[in-house]
Amino acid sequence: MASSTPPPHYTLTTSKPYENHHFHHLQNHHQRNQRHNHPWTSQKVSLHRSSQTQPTQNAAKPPTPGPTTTTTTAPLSRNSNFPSLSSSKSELAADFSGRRSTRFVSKMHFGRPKTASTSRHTSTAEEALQQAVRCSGDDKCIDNILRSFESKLCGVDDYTFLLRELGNRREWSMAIRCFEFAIRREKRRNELGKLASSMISILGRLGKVDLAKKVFDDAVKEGYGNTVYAYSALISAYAKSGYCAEAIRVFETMKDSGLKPNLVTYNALIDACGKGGADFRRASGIFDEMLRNGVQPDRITYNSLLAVCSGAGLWDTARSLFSEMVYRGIDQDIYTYNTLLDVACNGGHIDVAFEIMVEMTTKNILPNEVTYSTMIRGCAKAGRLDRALSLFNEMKYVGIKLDRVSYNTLLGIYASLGMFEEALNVGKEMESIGIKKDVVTYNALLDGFGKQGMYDKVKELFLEMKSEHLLPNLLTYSILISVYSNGGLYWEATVVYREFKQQGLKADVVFYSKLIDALCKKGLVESSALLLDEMMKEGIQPNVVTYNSIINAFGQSETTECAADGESQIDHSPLMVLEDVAESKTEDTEQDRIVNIFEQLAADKSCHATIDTRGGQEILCVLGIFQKMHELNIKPNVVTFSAILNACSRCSSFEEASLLLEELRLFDNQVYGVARGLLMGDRANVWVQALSLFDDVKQMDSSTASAFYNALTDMLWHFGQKRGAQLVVLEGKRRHVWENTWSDSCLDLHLMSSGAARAMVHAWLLNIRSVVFEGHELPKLLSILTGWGKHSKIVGDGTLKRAIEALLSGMGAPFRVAKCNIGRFISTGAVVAAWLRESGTLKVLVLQDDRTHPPETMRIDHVSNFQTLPL
DNA sequence: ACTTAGAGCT
Repeated sequence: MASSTPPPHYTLTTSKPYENHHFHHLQNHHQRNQRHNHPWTSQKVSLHRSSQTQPTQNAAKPPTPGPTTTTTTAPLSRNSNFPSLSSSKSELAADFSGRRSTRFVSKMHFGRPKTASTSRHTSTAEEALQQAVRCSGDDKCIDNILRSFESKLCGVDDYTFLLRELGNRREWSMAIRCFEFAIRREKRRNELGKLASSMISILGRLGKVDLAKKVFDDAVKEGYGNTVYAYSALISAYAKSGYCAEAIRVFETMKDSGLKPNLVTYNALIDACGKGGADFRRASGIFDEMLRNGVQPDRITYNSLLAVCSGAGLWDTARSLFSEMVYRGIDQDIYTYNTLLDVACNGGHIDVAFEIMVEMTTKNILPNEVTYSTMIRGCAKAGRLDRALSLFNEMKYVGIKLDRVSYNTLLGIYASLGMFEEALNVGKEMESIGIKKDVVTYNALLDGFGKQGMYDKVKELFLEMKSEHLLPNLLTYSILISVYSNGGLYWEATVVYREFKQQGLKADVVFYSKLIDALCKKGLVESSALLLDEMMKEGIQPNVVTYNSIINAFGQSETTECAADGESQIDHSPLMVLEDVAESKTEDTEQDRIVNIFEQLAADKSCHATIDTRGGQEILCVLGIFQKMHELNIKPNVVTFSAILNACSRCSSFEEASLLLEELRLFDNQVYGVARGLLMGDRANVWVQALSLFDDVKQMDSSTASAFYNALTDMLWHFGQKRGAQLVVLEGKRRHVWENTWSDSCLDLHLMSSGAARAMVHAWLLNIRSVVFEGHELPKLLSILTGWGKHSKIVGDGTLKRAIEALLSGMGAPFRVAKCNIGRFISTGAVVAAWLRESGTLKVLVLQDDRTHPPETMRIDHVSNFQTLPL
């Protein structure tokens, strides 16, 4: 059976110093190659419209802080030798700054077998511990126990043992009492220092970073806290709570006070970058610094760097790091592999992930429950439920016990798919083996039921979790509020929001983004703008996800918001509303503004004005959003590009679309070049760049990639570039962007946008036609699947089906809706073959570009200006 | 005495 705690693999680093020169040579070579493969990446223009003085490829990067990372002449500088790791390739990934819910959950020291050399406590300490855990909840009790054992407890080792074990049992307040008891009885500074750094570490693991800081400050004040151990522990404590900036500040303070950071300090700091969602360059800079200071990285250093890649979605960087590790002779361990798998899965490279899993097994690093739940999540994310489930079976088969996370992962998959019976059964199974449902379990259920609009079930579950004495967390409230907003149940949303505030919880960027997205999806752009403003007032920086949601809202407003107080607002363009809000007088600071927004929505719900008063002004609102993104230096990602392309598809005029495309140009010249080239019918010249762009997109996870193809095709189709649309779709098919969509008997369109699907239908029928004309027989039954619309990223219910229905009947294609499945069009092979043989059929199948929007017109309008701008 | 992996946003 695979052990969850394999024996440590000691690093060989120190005994295998590598050759710097060789190493550098390799990296430079590597870098040059990458540049060569991506000629366009060096043409990126500045993100700042005003400053065209910085046309370098780094202009789009946020400035890297600190003197250590900017000008590096040191021989080992990662900055000058590793830019290929972070900057040349995955521009499309940008910073998702993704965070994990586990970031506050500390991994305790449970089950870590203490080796004989490390267990220096006495059996008296164990006895004291037994008594202490028995009086859980009564803090004073620990004092009595300690007093009764005092004479027999043997020095600091016994006390640190007690602290650690109390920490493992989450008894932080008992641990603090124990700590205070111990320091009162200790005089030696060194021993006091041990107690303090242990205590800081324990509080850090429990997410009690403020308490950790207090212990640290007191220890410094009393003269025993100024040690590298205490500092490292504090840095780690901030890391575990996701406070990267704080961790770095502590690090600076440490250096100022004359202490020399050691390997552990640097490792903790790099870890802070990963957990705090920092740029890879930040971590990379720290790595440089440690090398410059003669501290050799070890396995944990690399594992932590890999974790940074995981957060930033840098699959290629992760691979390079892994090779670098091998090159330096640093052994990999289960952490290395699990983290690498995480990056692979996040990037949608599920097949590579399976290969890696085999590789680790051959190296005798056996997959554990973490490996499996990582892989399972990856499969589910890639839409491969079958593989996910077979991994669960495999897990049972090889004797790895499912733990809390594994169960929650499985339950979450079912819940997210609306398979509630299965989800609830998983819940029962986990409880049957003694794992109680926790907040994560309930969050998954609430989200799943909520997404299906089962509000009664949501209410019931929320009550149930409270009756189980589970404390709802930020995510719970975020889910509930978004679910209710999505359903238009603003009154319920208000109630939940009030409760959330009452609990003293503070919203974060994910909370706001989710809510903004919910409102955007309902076409409530103005309310979203209010929320955006509110979050910034709260000091929470919106990120690219936040902005993508707002861009997505462009042109999607189905209902116009009513003016709140009947008067002036009707005349306001959304842009003006944005400005108004920014300067708004805060008369009622007492009232929560989010509550205001909800109450307004709840009151307005009944009065849907059907006339869209925005007209062409909405474009100004969206342009304003882009302006803000530039100002805040928020890097767009591939989702942003898809959103812009989709917005173009919703434009009624070419001119509007040109304004949006101009924004695309300012963001990314490569994507712009391809989109514009294809739109102009300039396929011959732009196709090489298009292929290179598609290579980059393929790095993304499958749904992100297909969304991009969908968006690009839709835009081309919308503006009559149907052959270009078809070319893109076929390229997507060739690259398996939409899974297996195509056979002689069946065309599955359910993951495609309507433009992509239509272009695909033409291509498929042409293909079938050539089968017929080659003299082969068609399958008995032919079917075209459109699904129900719920999988599609941009198409609402039934839109795809209607589009295909219209297309087929327009062509006179003899397909009919299947009786048993309204998402399927069917026909018999014989009937279709007869139709394909008709003389007029070929003409309707071959796509022609629609010249209602001749490219000439466009060249006059805007495009000529684009070309004269300096790049 | 201090350090590393899996469950939340488009």
